[in-house]
Amino acid sequence: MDKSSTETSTREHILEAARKVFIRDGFHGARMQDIANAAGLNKALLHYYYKNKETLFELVFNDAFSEFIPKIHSIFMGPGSVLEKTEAYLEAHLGLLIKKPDLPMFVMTEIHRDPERFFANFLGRMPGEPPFERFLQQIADEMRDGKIRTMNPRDLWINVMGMTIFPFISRPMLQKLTLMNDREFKDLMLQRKNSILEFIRLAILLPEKN
Amino acid sequence: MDKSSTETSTREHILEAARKVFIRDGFHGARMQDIANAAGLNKALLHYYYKNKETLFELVFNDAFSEFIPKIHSIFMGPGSVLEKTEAYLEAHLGLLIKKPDLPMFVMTEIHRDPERFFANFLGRMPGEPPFERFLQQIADEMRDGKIRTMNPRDLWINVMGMTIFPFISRPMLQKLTLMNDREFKDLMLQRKNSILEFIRLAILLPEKN
DNA sequence: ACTTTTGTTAACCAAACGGTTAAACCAATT
DNA sequence: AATTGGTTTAACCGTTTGGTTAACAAAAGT
Repeated sequence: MDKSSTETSTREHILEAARKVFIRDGFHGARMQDIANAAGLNKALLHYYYKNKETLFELVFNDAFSEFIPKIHSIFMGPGSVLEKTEAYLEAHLGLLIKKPDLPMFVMTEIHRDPERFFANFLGRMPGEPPFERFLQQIADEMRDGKIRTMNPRDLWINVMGMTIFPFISRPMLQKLTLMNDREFKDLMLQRKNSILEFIRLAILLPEKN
Repeated sequence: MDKSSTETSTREHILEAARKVFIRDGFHGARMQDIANAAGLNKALLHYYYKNKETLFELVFNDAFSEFIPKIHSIFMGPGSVLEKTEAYLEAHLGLLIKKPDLPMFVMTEIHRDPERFFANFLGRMPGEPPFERFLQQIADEMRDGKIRTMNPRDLWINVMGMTIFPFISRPMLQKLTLMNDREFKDLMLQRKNSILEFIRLAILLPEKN
């Protein structure tokens, strides 16, 4: 194994270990020693490859959005009706969350700790207009045109996100309350894609005028 | 001011300061010195009145449920249809959350950190059967009787909680995304009680058979 | 072969942290 | 006014934490 490959390998091992520990314990709960242990490496190596705890954290935090942001952007900036986009969002986001169920808690915790970082890293860098504004406008348009029931577009959007994301944030509570194991939780989430979509459809579609 | 009243006063000042700091920063982020500063008292007094950081935290954590639990219990164990109980829940919980918007993030963070504490403090002590099981059964019954649309009762319940609680957990993100200030957020939440109820009603009530 | 560069480690360091102590303070009792 | 006992404080202590250092190991270059 030559040098550059050991380098990248060790680098990545550290980043992976950091990801695991930061996502599990949060920035304040995470310990550099724990990350070193998780990687099976000496603690000094963390500082050899990365400046300090904050930079390591920042990489993990930004990575948490890397899969999500482009997907979301293409869905909402692309073509399709509100209901079609909602379905695509559910498919994409729920699929991602089932793969990485503890991402939302991590993200919310860290945005809560420092909202400015979130703003600086994602909203400042976003191409053009505020990301969801266009979609909210589309919702308003479809309401005006009688395609969907009239309500506050923001409310609709919060409902969709809440139903999608909340179970993952409250997972420990939910599993304790209903004595659900990880397998049962995953199954419940898998069937929710259709369940949520049907729920929304009924709540926003107007009865057909025959 | 006599002695016993200074005692309780100082005790409570400390607890209030601890509440503020723990809810803002979480257990791991909170510093005993910050609590002392917030109370305008010497740090040693925290240990004079309370054993250590953990006991102080535990009081704050348990208090976070003290208003919520009895309300919820009386609503769901009392009489009324699923829709009526849902309305009462929305009224009670949303009202509480508007008063204390940062409670959910605190509670979720700390349950995530130590799910066993939540289990030990609230589920172990609960009177009789698992708290939400009875309500889930009632939902199933009403579905069987054709009063509401058939779906997974757990899904319905997660949807209700998600729509209610999620905006408070994601508040910093939401406010950054939509450039909402605290006043606008509160107004949005105030109108959501009716909005969510209507949303649910449409999603679960069967069309009247005339 | 040997020199240089890169990777890895154990030992160490200063700051921050939760918690303790011993002395000072102060209101009530005598 | 002297004593008492709960209250408050500044100074201190041991441990943990993020981060550094100096020596060592292992490749890479010559």
